[in-house]
Amino acid sequence: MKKRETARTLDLSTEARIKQAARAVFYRKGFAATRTRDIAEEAGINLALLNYYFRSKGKLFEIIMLETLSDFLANIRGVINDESTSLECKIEQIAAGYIDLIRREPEIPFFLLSEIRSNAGVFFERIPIGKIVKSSVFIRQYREAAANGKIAEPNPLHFIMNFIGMILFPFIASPVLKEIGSLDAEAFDRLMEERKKRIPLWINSLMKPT
Amino acid sequence: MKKRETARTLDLSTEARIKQAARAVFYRKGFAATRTRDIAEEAGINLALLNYYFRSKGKLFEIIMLETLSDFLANIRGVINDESTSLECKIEQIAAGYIDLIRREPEIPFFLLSEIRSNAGVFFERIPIGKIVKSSVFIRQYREAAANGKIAEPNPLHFIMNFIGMILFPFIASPVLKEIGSLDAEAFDRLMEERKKRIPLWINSLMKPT
DNA sequence: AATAGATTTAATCATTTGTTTAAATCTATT
DNA sequence: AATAGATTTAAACAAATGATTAAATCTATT
Repeated sequence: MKKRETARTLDLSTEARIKQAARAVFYRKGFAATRTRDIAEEAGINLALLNYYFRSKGKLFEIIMLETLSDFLANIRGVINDESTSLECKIEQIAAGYIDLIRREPEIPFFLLSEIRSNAGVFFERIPIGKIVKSSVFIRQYREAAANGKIAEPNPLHFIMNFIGMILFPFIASPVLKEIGSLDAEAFDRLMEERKKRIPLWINSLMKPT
Repeated sequence: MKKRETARTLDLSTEARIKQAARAVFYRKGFAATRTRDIAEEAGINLALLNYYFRSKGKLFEIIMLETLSDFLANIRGVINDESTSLECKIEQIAAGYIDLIRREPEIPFFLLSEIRSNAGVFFERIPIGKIVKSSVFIRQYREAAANGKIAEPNPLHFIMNFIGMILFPFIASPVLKEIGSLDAEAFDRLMEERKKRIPLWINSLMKPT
């Protein structure tokens, strides 16, 4: 039952191919709609190998989900607690960092939201996203700026909805937006690249007191 | 096989209960993750009745989807082609109209995006959303305003991403936002109510040329 | 009340799908 | 080359799930 600890195993060829295929299919179809046979086919492996290497569909999914979340959170954790950067700077870093990350894997935002939605309880027990955000330097700086009259909107939640929404919504709604704009994947990607620079500008003008 | 055309049938009690239950479950879990037995249980009916009234899970889903889309589009079609209202007025109407609609059924945006994503081809053949938007009075007015220097951003797609994103994203990401803000359903709803007024203001300041 | 047709139920069917098993094949070590 | 253990395969199992069937029950009409 145990995997052998040899060169053949260490190069992870089969195991890695299964994970890669699982990631692609889970991202595209979500947990409920993907069949283990989909993953096996995408990976070009015998169906039984999935269970040989990962025990079950659920275990494999959990691994993919944790890795995905880890990448996703790693990106933000460093930025939002940096005492040495200003609010404006953080906004630029977050917009650019997230858009770059997601451009490489455009299905991640929808995937994460979809699975969080069907399993919110378990999720927030493991990843205390509320604590992380509320106790961040970023939020402290936001409140200070609002108190000093530099920002009109006192509720950081409205700000988060607008800011993160501007970043994520285009990816979440990409099929509709591509249809509306008659965009192919490349043209869409160019638009997202543009937004890296423009979102901070828009956010800036939107937050300023009139 | 045919349903009887009598008082008992016309009050639609059983058929309507199945549809209502199907709507609730499909909205919550999506097509792939809902089992016909879920719907039967939610409706308090025998499983066979679902097929008696609607032939199949797929047919029932299609009905729910068409009704949902119809409500969703009805809301916007009238507004965006009204020659008698200004761009600013349309923005206010769309924000208020959509937020009110979605507050009553907060799962609709995610549901629609989720199912469009897994079936984009079929979807856009039936509902030419691209045509509807591109040929709308709204887009014409937007282009005019951009040409006259009243609006800084010339690409209406960026505008749509920002505007519709501000409206829909909070609902799409509501589990995360509730967690971050420690909000119960009622507090979340109050925030959405606030946004009806504020989104037009934000959009206004964001679009203005500097 | 009797009848015909609509509605409902319990049981079953057939397929899909996650998982397991037992045998075959491959690989490193002796 | 022989062996032991890791990897892979084909086949099958068991549970879940969409759908159907045949009988029972209800309802309107006569």
